[in-house]
Amino acid sequence: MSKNKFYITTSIAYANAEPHIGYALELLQADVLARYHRQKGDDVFFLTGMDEHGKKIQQKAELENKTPKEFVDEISEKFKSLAKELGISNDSFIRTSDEKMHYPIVFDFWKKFVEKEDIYKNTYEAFYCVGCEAFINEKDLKDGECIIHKKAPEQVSEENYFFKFSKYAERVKELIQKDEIKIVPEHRKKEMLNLFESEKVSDVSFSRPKESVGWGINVPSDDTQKIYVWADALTNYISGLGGPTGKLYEKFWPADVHLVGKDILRFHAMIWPAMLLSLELPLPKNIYVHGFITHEGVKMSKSLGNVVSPFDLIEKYGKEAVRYYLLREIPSYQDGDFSDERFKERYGDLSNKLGNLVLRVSAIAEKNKDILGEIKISENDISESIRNTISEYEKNIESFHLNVALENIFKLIDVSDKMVEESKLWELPKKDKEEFKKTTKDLILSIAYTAYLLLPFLPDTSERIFSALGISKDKKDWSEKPLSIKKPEPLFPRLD
RNA sequence: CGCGGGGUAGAGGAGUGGUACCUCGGCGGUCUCAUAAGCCGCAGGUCGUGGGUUCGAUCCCCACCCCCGCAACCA
Repeated sequence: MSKNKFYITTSIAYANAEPHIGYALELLQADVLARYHRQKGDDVFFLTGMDEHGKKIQQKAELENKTPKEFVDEISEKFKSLAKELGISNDSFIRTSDEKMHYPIVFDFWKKFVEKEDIYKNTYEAFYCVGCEAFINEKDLKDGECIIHKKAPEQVSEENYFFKFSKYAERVKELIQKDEIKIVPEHRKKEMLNLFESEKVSDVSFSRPKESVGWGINVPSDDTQKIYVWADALTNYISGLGGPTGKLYEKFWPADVHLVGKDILRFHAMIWPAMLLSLELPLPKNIYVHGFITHEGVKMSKSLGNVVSPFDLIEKYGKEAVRYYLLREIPSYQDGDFSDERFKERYGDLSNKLGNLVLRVSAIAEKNKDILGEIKISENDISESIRNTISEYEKNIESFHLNVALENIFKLIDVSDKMVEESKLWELPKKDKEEFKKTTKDLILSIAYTAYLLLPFLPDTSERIFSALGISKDKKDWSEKPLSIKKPEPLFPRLD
């Protein structure tokens, strides 16, 4: 069997603030998919990174008396440590301020756009509201005044380079329609197709005057202009592979999955494919779109002061529990909610179900190891319930229903618990030694599969279960070595 | 305005033209291997509103009400 390759990316986080629990979710979802494919034996490349240019960062840095570079260096360290604390298995971390990795590819792409005559200079007329410190749409004006600041905006005209999105829009739409770029879930695809119907096929601004945005990559051969976010940030997916001439690119491009938040789908579904068409490069296969997390039903925002820090959560509950909550409780592609109360309820799955099962079965097995003698397990012996769990689980992971895949695993844990109960496993050593051996073996096999399926989600826990059973995570080894079961410390101590 | 999704037990979610289901929570019972965990059972819903199609609708059709998303550089 030839090895498949699997290239997955997260969106790159905008470096204007500390890591957010929503970004933790995106990292985790991507991590599960990456680990799942590695376990299947695929050749995986998992990229994440930071978007570090732009006006907001420039302003933030000024506020803190730092250069933009100093500022983003600090922030990106925090994002890196978040990935580390969450146990994210990314293979690389690209930063758009990386002059060696990223800049040359952006320049390169820009020049190609110019060669294809897909870039042109134009004057951009817009309303600028001093109160908002931003351009505002004509639609958002009421009686010619900004709704928020009740002031007439200034009419500003600005020179920008534009990218001929309109030239490619029809083709991109078709690709989305035919699922050649597959947008998951379906309703997001409909939203995008609908966007093409409206007047949104106009060309997009790809640069800003230097005075307007000073922190960014220069437009080649015009140092009065800086490259604007899309031409800069989206390019990370290829610069992160070392550009279109590198070995990694050759092996991994096109991306199998771009994982993005619903807020930036349109850029990934519209502008990015159009850029690739212009560059004559292959297109990503799938775009998975996740939702946002509310905090007790309320949108998290700095002004409300209800932002949940992923670091605090990890410190309080541990990495594995945080992974479990976010992946289980937040539907992969809808919005979800975080609450402390709910977190504690969910934690019960880990301590009372998973941890308890492993402990009770291994305790009985260890105590009666002379009756059990030398036992081995084999994947050929799997029961109907294990078989069903596996097929449901795989189906759900591959359709980006990660929360449901976790649910599948916990159903299997229930089955095991009932098996202990119904067989009265603890009485069997005295009553029926053969039955005891057989039931224990079945149970251990079921637990081994639980750990196996859990591996992409809770890698450390999975590891601890295997070590309690005395086997490796590699299924091929299972029938080779006899088990050596040792009662572990509780996997997830009660919270209280 | 438009396009899309949705309104099902206290909460969160499945579901089907014909006994309405799962998880969490609540209540009661039970075992004792285990982290006072587990297992069993109970309570609780006129399946948004009003019409229609049908022998029969939560499920199909129509109208309406409400919520949410997209439309807009909020992870």
